[in-house]
Amino acid sequence: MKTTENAEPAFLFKTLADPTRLRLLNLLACGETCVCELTDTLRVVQPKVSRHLAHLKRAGLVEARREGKWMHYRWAKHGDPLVRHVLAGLREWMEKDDQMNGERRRRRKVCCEISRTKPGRTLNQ
Amino acid sequence: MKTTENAEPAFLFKTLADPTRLRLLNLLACGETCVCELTDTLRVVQPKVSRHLAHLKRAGLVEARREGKWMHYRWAKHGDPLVRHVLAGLREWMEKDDQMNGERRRRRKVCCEISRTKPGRTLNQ
DNA sequence: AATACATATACGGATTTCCGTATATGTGTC
DNA sequence: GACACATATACGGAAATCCGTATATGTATT
Repeated sequence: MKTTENAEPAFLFKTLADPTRLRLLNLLACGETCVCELTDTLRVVQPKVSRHLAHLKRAGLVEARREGKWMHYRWAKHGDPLVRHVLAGLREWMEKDDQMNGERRRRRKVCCEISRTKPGRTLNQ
Repeated sequence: MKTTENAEPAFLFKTLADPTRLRLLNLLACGETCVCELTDTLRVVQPKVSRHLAHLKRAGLVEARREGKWMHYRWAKHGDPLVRHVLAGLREWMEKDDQMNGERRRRRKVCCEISRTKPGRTLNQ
C-alpha cells in the first residue's frame, strides 16, 4: 500500500472524477451494500461495478466485508483531513441532488426484490 | 458556456485531478498573478501553463484580466456550494503542505526578479 | 508596418482511463 | 468433486488526457 501516493490530493480527485464512482458512493452513503444491489440499482454490468469499487477501495474511500458469497461495501473512515472534508461536502451535495436521490430510492426497492429471490443474504436497514 | 456540464461534480474533480493545476491554484491563492510569474516559478514551459489555466477557467475556478501584454489570473468566486466547499478544503491543505509552501515562497522571489527586468508590469502585493 | 514580447492555440504522439466481454476466483450446496 | 452463484480480474480496443513543439494571436514600441 503506497500511502504516499494515496495522500496526494490529485489522486483523491482522480478517484472522484468519474460519474459511476460518484453514483456508487451515493448508494453506499445509506449504509453497507452488496455488489448485486449496486449492480441492479445502477443498471450497470457487474464487472464495471466491481472495477470501480476496487478503485474506490484502493483510494481508501470504501471498505469491503465478505459474508458468504456476498461482498458488502461501505464508506471507510479516512484519516486524511482533506479527504474527510471533501467527502463531507460531497455527501451534502448528494443529499440535495435529484438524480442521486432517485437512485437511493430505487436502491431500496431493488433491495427488497433481491431479498425475496436470494435467501440467506443479510439485510441491512 | 455549458453550465450543466460544469455543475457536475465529476467535472470539478477532473479539473482538480492534475498536479500542475493544483500547483497553479496554490500560487494563485496568494493573489492575482501573471502567466510569466507562474511559468518561472513552476519551471514549466509556458504553453503548458496556459493550457492548464484555460482548463481552470473553463471550470470556472479562475478568472483572467488583461493588462497590456500581460494576462493576470486569479481565483474566481464560484457560486456552487460544493465547489466553494472543496476549494476551501484545498486551500487549507495547501497552507500546510511543504511543497506548496515552498513554491509560494519561490513565487515571491521570482516576482521580484521579473519586476526588475520587465518594466511596466503592475506589481501585486 | 515592422519588430519584439506575452500569451494562446494547433497538432501529433505517448500515456492513461474506461469499457465490454471473457474468464478466473471464491463460496456454498448437492 | 461437480455445480451454481457472486464477485474479481484479464484482455483488447476506443476514447480521453497530457505533453512538447510549432505556430498563431494580441499588444506595445519604433
